Amino acid sequence: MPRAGLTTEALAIAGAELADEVGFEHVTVSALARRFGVSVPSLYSHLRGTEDLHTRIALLALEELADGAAEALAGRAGPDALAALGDTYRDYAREHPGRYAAARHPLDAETAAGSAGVRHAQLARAVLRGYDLAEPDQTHAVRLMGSTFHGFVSLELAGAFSHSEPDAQSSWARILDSLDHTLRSWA
Amino acid sequence: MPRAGLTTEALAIAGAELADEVGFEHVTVSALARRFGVSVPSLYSHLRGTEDLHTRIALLALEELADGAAEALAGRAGPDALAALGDTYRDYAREHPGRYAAARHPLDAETAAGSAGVRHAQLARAVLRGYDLAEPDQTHAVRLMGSTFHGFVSLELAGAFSHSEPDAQSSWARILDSLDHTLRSWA
DNA sequence: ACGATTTGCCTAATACCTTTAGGCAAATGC
DNA sequence: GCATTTGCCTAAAGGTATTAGGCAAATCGT
Repeated sequence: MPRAGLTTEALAIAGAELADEVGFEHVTVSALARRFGVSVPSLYSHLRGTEDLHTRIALLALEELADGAAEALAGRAGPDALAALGDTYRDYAREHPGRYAAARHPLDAETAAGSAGVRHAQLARAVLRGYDLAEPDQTHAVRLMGSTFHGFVSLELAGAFSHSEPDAQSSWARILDSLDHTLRSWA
Repeated sequence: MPRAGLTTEALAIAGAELADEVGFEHVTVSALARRFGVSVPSLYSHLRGTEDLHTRIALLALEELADGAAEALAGRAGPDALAALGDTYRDYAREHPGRYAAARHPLDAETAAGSAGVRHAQLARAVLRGYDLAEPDQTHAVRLMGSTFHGFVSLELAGAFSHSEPDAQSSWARILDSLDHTLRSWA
């Protein structure tokens, strides 16, 4: 028989696609093997197991998200940068719900330290350059931003804003605006 | 043999305890049967299956959370009420991480409509009575509050603030404060 | 080009979780 | 005290995860 050409990287990418189709929690070694038309144990040459697969998808999503954020922030400052960062997360979550869920997968300390999570923190601080905040307020502000973005996006993804007026977009715009005000008048 | 005295309610409660011990995603019909010292199929007289179990734990957690919030809000208004509501969520999540995760379990529209989720929305609006907001701003504000609370709590639970200074508590206080300012000067 | 080595994917086997079907015995009701 | 209901059981089938061990395809040295 011809070989399928599996690699760890290809499995992580296919896993990410699968996550967007069926949800991150339903990404299984079995489903991935089916997708490649190979037997389940074949994947174990490339992956240590389910947890390893999930972690690799998480790392992939974090990278994509950080790349997108970095591009969105280039040449922007202040409220523009704030909205660009928020929109990056929100749009990514809506286009790639499974990958967004993967990005929230808990990583052990060592893995997290080597992940693109670090760049996310740097990008958040880059946005705050437009707001002139000293420590420890800068850290508080990073956490506020992260909480607001992640909170809104995950509630929206869960459908919390679906069947009610006004639409989520208008709340999002209003929230970005109030976040900008908060950061400008942090004192 | 004597009977174990299983009931749907008892299973949901034990499931909630199990969730806090091992994580909501690891709550399984098998583990629950072990906990009661009965065979796995015995639970199927009381539960339709795993999804049903998860849903019942979610409903239980939503009730507890709404009860706690209602009690915390009694006799409070303005910033006090805001902080009381936020603290209710945060404290519950730290004391009962599995149940908090359960409360985030997606429910179908019908189940959600009959759940304590409805009371949560009412309680959020009750807090906003202290801030004099008309629609649609009130809805935007409910969503901002929900996003901020849920975002912070879930990031904290995931350990996002663990190994860095300053501690999560000081950021939380700062965030509640800025949320209060935002709501007071919503225009 | 060809044999030796590496490597990729396979089958077999074990273990656990889920769910359905059907049975016996304990509780309940007359 | 007997009949009915009901609670928990065993049996069985299907899916996922993981390990062990084998064969064949790709790769490499000569």
